Amino acid sequence: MRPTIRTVAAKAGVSIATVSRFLNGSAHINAETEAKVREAIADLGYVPNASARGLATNTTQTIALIFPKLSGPFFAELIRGAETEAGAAGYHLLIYSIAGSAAGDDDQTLGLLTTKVDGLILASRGVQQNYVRDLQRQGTPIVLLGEEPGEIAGDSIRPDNAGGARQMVTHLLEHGYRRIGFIHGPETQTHAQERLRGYCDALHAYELSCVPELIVPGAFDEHSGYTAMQRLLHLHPRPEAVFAANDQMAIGALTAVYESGLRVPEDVALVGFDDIEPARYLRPPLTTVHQDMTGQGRLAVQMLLARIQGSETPPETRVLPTELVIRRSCGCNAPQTQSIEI
Amino acid sequence: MRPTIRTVAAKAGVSIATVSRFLNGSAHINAETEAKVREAIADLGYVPNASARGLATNTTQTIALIFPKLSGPFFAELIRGAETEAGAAGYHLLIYSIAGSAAGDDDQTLGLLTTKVDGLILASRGVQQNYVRDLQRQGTPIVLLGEEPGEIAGDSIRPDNAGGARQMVTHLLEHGYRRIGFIHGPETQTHAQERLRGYCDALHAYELSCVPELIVPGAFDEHSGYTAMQRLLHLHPRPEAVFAANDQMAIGALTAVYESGLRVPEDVALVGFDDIEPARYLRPPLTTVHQDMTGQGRLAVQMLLARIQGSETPPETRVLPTELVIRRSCGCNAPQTQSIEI
DNA sequence: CTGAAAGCGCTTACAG
DNA sequence: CTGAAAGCGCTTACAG
Repeated sequence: MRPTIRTVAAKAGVSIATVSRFLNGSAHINAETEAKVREAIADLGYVPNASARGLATNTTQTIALIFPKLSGPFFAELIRGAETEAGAAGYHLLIYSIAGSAAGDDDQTLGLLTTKVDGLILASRGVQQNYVRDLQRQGTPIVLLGEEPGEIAGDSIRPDNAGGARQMVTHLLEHGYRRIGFIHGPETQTHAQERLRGYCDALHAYELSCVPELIVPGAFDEHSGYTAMQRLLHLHPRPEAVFAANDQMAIGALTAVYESGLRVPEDVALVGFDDIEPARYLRPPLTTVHQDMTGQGRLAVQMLLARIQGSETPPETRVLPTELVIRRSCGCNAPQTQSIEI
Repeated sequence: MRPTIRTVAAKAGVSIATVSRFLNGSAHINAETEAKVREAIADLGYVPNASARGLATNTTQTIALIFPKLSGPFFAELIRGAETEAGAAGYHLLIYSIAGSAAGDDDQTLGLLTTKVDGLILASRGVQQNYVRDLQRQGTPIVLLGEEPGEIAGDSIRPDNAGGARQMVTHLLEHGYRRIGFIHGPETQTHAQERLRGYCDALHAYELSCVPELIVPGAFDEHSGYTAMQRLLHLHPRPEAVFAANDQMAIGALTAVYESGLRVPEDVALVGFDDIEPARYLRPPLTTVHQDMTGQGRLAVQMLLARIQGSETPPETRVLPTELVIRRSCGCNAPQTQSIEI
């Protein structure tokens, strides 16, 4: 049997209130009694029961990270960042992935989950809006990751999609490319929209216009990047450079270029967005826009904890800067070797 | 205020015991009363409090996955597998990463964590052995992932390292290579040891011996693979093929080959182990041994849940098969294009 | 089939 | 500085 606070109190010859105070440092304790309590705890290997504590304090010291089931491997970084930050604050991290479309079953376990946590980081839109509103009304803090707040009034975090895209396209323009294709993401996703906007903004700044012919749809996956690139390569004249709205599509696009017998970047430059792990291993290594997922995870936890600790400032949305990562697929002469961490 | 079981009972005009029975399906309820309860719950948007339930039942419906802080991105797959399987069984997943070496601080939050879960999957050796034994004595089920049970008598899961390595080296031998180098992992890691064993076994089966000159140490990271390969390339005669004990080292090794002006596989074949995501994007795409991390995560959860549900069969260690993934770095003429999911 | 009541292991006013 | 006691929201024998 696990020892309880009563076992400890008995062994130390004090009341359970004293043990509790020692545990929480919630009141001064006579040095002698403290020593006895400390010893009893150590002897028994006592660990307080989280459920009992949770029930008494209406607090769990854990937060949840909800993400879509089909999220790319770079959610790993998000998790890592969140876990690190939560751990540092003495919180635990519960993760939960939801199917997205057909809620239903999810909804129930998700409901149960929310009573296990003090707050949620929502990195998925798969959650029913009204459900989220319910939670908020009940006072559960929520921060949205990579999504517009929309109807939900709450803190949110997203990368600077438009800014990153603008920077990328400006870089291509500086290379001298003028006919630049864009492989778009799903129209419904804010990320995709914003990246398209950045693309157009950059062109406009050069007094170029954003022509529909050069903008082809994609679905943020490898295969759609492949077919999109095939379409672009059939244009006359061919684009000098192509900007894929994410790296996965850029990978597919790269294959399409090779299969057509052309070379990157000599015949077409090709760049992406996200800086997923494989990007640097491609041939040529992919020039792309880095998003700091770990940083997003950490920041989300920080913002959430502030709310949990009672912050009442108005909802805030933080836009995290992105970073241009120049490799070789844009035509730059970046270091040839695959990078080695020394 | 969140509704409690009392609110529901009052609204439905029944006792809290009846509501509880409805919630748990633990007894037959008159159809009429059931309808009233169901309605009250829906109206109020009632969700049972996990802490209270946990305290009453000494159960949490959540399990923990503990992994090393510095784990590669392929722990993402492990998490994914575990989450899927846990979710399907109505369990939640708590994740926790530990620094490994200097326990201390970790130990405390880890202790608290264990009272939040019904069982643990340990994918890290960073946890103090005696601590784990304590948990086991107290009846907390544990399954070890990727580690030998050692002193801890418990279920465990690991990939067939020796078998996978043997298969890989046999493949190289079938190519006709006879002088095959091995880049070893850290001596202390079972995985590394077993892969070395597989390498030697395969050679022995061809009546070749496992010569120390051809076995160079590495640390499972890119840089050590790089330097190890440099050493191997300076041997006379040069190895015809090199087997790196993991893909990360193979990536470093590949760079070393390029820098020396040689080609893979024409001048040296090069293969790895793990099949991490970048492997297929390398030039040439890396032949390697695939480990099913998702499968390991799922199986771990299955085994753990069986224990939680009271299974008392003797501790079992399951060895998961690996799979040879032939790409081009071994000299095979696998499909040239980067693979596309259609 | 249903209810009253005890109990799970904590925390925290309330007294002293 | 310390203790006795109430209460957090559930579950589950025990009666009926």
